[in-house]
Amino acid sequence: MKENLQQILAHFHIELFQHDLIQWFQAEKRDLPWRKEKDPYKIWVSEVMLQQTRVDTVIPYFYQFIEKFPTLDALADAEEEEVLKVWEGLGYYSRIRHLHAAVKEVKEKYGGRVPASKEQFSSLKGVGPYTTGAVLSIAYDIPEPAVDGNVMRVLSRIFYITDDIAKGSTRKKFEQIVSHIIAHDNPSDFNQALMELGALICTPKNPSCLLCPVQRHCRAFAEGVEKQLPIKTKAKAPKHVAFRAVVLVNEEGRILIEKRPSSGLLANLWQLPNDEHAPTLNEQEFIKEISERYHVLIRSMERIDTFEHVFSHIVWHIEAYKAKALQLQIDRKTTKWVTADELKQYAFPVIYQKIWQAYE
DNA sequence: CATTCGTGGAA
DNA sequence: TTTCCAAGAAT
Repeated sequence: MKENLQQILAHFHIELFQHDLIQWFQAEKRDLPWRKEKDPYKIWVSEVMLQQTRVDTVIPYFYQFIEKFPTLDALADAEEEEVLKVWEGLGYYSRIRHLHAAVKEVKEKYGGRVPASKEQFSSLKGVGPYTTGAVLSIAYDIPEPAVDGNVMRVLSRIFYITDDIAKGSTRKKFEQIVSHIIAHDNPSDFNQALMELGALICTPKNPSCLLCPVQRHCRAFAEGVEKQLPIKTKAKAPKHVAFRAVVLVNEEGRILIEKRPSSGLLANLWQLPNDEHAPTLNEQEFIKEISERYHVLIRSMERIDTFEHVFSHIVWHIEAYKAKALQLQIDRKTTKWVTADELKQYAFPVIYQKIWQAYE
């Protein structure tokens, strides 16, 4: 914990480690779609998608996204509604809202070219310490550390570091280490190799140390403590919230949808009418709440199913209903009556997709 | 520094 | 089934 960089790196063979690591990476790296070319825009998109998201999940989204927005300018010129729809189901939606804003700024201020300056790139929305290092090193071969969860796990074991990687301050320690051991002649492969090693060999639970290309550099393996690292405190238990939602159908067979607020959970996505902000005790109160909030006259209502949806920090328990209603007011700013076909062009959270499917 | 932000897959 | 988590950033 208190040991300094000199002590951590004592007896560590930097050049040999770089060689072993990069040699392995070049031979064993996965053939991923964002590794086909060095377009800074595509590298950037992939890095944003990969934040807290598995490679297998990202791959189809990446293809779909690049097909729809092949260039930075194409994304900058797109409507947010269209951009959100392509991101639908991927989660952490502030990522795409920030990326969209950042790309617009790059188009305006830098002529559409992703800045290779650490100062300029890291100042863009949604671009933090990791993404800065990842894009600058992979796309521009600039020797900046790109410290993610993989890198902290791998280096915790290599150097037998027992700091809690759940704490924000710990990342800086690893960035210092990487700054001193990064291969200046190939920072792109070096950074990617650390992450690839974490994904394929130096895994969280049962690391494949016998197959590890840098086993001879690893202090944790030498001490037989690789499974006890890294140190990471548990996340607190999520809070449970229960409410109701309803598929409201008017006389024309149109369905009522509502745009969520521009900040907070699932920002700017669409949803079905619900009492999330004023949970009701019984069905009568629910009918009253929905009638007043959405300006409709409920003619009949019936529960169709119950759902549970788990977020990182919240668990939603939703009772889903279907109802026939008289439309007492035309569309407002945040609500629309749409046909089942039109519904498909709006971005919905997964939980509301499930409810819609249950209704159909 | 702690909390808020999704989702689906693996152990 | 439960737990943990996956190439983090903003607040």
